[in-house]
Amino acid sequence: MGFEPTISCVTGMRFKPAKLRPRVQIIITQNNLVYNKNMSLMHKNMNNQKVSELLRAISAAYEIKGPKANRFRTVAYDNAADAVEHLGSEIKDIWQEGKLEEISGIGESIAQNLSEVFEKGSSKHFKAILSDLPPSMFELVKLNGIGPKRAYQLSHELGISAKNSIVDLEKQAKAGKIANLEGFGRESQADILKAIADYKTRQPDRILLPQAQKIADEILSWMKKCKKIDQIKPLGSLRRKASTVGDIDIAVATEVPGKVLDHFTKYPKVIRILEKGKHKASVVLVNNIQVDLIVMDPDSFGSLLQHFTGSKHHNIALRNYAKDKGLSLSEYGIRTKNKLYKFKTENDFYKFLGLDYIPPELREDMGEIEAARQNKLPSVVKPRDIKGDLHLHSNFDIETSHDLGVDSMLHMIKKADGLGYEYLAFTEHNPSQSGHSESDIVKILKRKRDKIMRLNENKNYSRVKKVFNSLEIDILPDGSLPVSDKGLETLDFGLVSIHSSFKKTRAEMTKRVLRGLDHPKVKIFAHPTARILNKRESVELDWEKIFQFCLDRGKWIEINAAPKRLDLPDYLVREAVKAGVKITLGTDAHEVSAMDNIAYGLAVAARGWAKKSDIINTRSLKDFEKLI
DNA sequence: GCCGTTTTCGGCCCGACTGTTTTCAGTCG
Repeated sequence: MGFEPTISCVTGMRFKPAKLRPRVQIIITQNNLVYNKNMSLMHKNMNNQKVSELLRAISAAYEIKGPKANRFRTVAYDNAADAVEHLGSEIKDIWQEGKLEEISGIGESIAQNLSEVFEKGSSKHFKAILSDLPPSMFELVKLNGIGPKRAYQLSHELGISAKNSIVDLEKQAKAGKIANLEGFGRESQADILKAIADYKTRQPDRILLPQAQKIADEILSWMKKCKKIDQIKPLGSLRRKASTVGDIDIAVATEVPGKVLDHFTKYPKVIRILEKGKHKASVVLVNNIQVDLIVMDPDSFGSLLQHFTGSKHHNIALRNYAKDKGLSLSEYGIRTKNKLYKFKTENDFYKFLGLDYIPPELREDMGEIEAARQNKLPSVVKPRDIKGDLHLHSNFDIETSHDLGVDSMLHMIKKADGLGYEYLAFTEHNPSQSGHSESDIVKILKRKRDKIMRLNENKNYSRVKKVFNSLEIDILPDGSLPVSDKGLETLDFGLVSIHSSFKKTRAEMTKRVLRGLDHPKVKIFAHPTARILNKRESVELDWEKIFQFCLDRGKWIEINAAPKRLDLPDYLVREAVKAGVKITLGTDAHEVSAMDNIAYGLAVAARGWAKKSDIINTRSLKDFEKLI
């Protein structure tokens, strides 16, 4: 994919001119079955996941129809599906803005057809491609080990029904019907039954980083019992510190791969071995998490780290880049015409290609290869660069309707001291409006201010020099704040955030947030998308407007480091930083131990290409005080 | 079907594992 991507706001996509043209509506019929609205691959109200599924279906259709002629078309549709899956905003919104073709991987043809789907509920061209394929096959490809061709063959030859396709397939397998099909056998039939069992118990969500880390740590301590291991390292999206992780990837350097793989598949939490060869094995654990392990000769461990860390798109881009130089990359090393160069470290691998070392967090094919070539990669911000935590909840009873923290201010200050911070800010939720008059609220806030003043007077910590009196203030549905000017006057500065009415339109939500940010005491927009990973979608906002407002008015945007939030998300951090908007890091800790989560916030900052200078709380106390 | 500071035409990453095969196709990451 590309160099020098010009990423436009909101979506993380390259800029290309857009031309769109809608057409007509079609209803799909197949095997005497009419797709109803829920089952259809196409209807007017498609979300990103549905569009992605549709594009994969078209890809599969091309693969079946003419593998040779359509091989690259298949890849193109797959790439488009990937692109849609990883979009930061709803594709329907992008369509409404006429910007479909700005998405890298979506060109004139796909954009035109998607427009037709959004407008009419179907596309003539897509419909034609899908028309002679059994609908059930698009369900069957969701099974592990079943791709387009087998799915087609199964659906076609067994007459799998469009409704309950997988249940139907299971019946046929149990009846022994699959073993008789050409190209299948008893083993395949048994594998399909296992794949169906896996499918039924499959964890629907990707897991959060700390959970993935814990699972990986447990496997690592099991693997370390095997004495034949030189080095072992978790890779994949866990190493890239993506906000969620699908499966766990582990690399091992060893001289005796067989012994290591045997030990791995004997891990007590393994419930099923998906595959096991000479170089790698895949297993499913009791919690239905898949773990892939690859072994490699220690001399080539560097190239394995590179290969298995990914991302897929980074590797493809890197291999294309190398290909132009007459080189071929793989997990074994770098091949020229007549020689294989091996690498013990990733650093040497990238160096051989004429590139700076690319930190794992940046390996997403977002321009990092070209930046590495020009020595223009941002350097990753380290924990020791952070001088204070700007989002903390103590147990000081502020009579809020939201949750209080569980630990005392003093306890949290001591923790901050241990982390080497110079300052911190207590940002309990605002006192509730119900049951409190305006003057009650001011009284409570003064009580808190006095408490913090006393803490600042009686300092007996070695590093922390100042405690700031702040507050996390709800942005009410109309954009007003539940604290009066008099109340806000007690603060050093305020955070604002959304905790209700998440479903407003983009325009309404943007207006609401801008109003909430308007007050001069308000400095930070906290957990700005309000998403909770796996639980709640992001709110819709016009980020260009938000960023511009922040720039004009000297407001900052938070990266909330709580693992369930990681909000602002990485792709929006990238946009914010490009726009020149300053970022703050806060853990939103409600207990002392959660203050360590700052590391997750730093990962988001790195993935968003934020430099030290982009992050407000890398400033010394003196500089920070000037800013507020 | 998509894409481009070597290209608007001519390319499109690379390899492991499995089952059903007698040398490979399909699937996956």
